[in-house]
Amino acid sequence: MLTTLTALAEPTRLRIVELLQSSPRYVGEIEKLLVLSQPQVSKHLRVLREAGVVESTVVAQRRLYELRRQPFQEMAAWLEGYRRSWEDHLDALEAHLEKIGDDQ
Amino acid sequence: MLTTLTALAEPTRLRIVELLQSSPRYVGEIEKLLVLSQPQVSKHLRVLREAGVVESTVVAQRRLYELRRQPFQEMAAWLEGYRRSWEDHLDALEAHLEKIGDDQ
DNA sequence: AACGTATATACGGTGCAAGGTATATAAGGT
DNA sequence: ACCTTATATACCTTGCACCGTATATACGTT
Repeated sequence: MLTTLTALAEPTRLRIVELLQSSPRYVGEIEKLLVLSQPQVSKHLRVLREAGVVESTVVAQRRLYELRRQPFQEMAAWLEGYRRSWEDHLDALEAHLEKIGDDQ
Repeated sequence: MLTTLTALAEPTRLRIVELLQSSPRYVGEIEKLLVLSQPQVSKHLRVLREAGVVESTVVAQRRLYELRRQPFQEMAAWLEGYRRSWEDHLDALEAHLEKIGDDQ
């Protein structure tokens, strides 16, 4: 979780990820669409790749980058735990209120 | 989204958040349970508070910190967009395969 | 083989975020 | 009033992450 969060918690990288949501892109495309320097793009993609957020496939001398599902699924699952705990607390609250109601 | 991610993308803060998932806690409790210095806890809580991840209520000379739902709901909604785009791509692939099937 | 294109990496510089120590603030207890 | 407890903040230091520039690598084209 931490690695994924760290990878996404950087403005430029988040922009890259948001771009890749619509479709896979080559490094040069990302560079031009987001107006970044080429090394900047490569380095951010490296971080994203090492965090498992993206993967690349070689196409001639270019590399096509796309998102991996796993980290997003994991984040969703992680959040699910928080959603559930609130639900539980609400359930407990409701139960409590009901009990109070019974007493009156 | 970025502010939430930035707030969570720090090991100690993530630990604090995970601790607060189970129940609200006072600063001193966090300090002892996670074996941190008191200023460290206060400063991380400040970041979390300013990012809207936690909120505090004053109880005598102590402060009770608890998670806010909003950022987690927002993250879940954000992830939903990614889930949907993969679904859509899969749908497109299925449609394509079906079409191929029709042609044969 | 030579050149151009696409991408990765190495290296140096810089700013910012995190930690530690000391201190301020505020509320309780005696 | 005084002392203790609880938390926040100020100040300083340090490490690390990001940026820019230069260069390496690899593939394609002629």
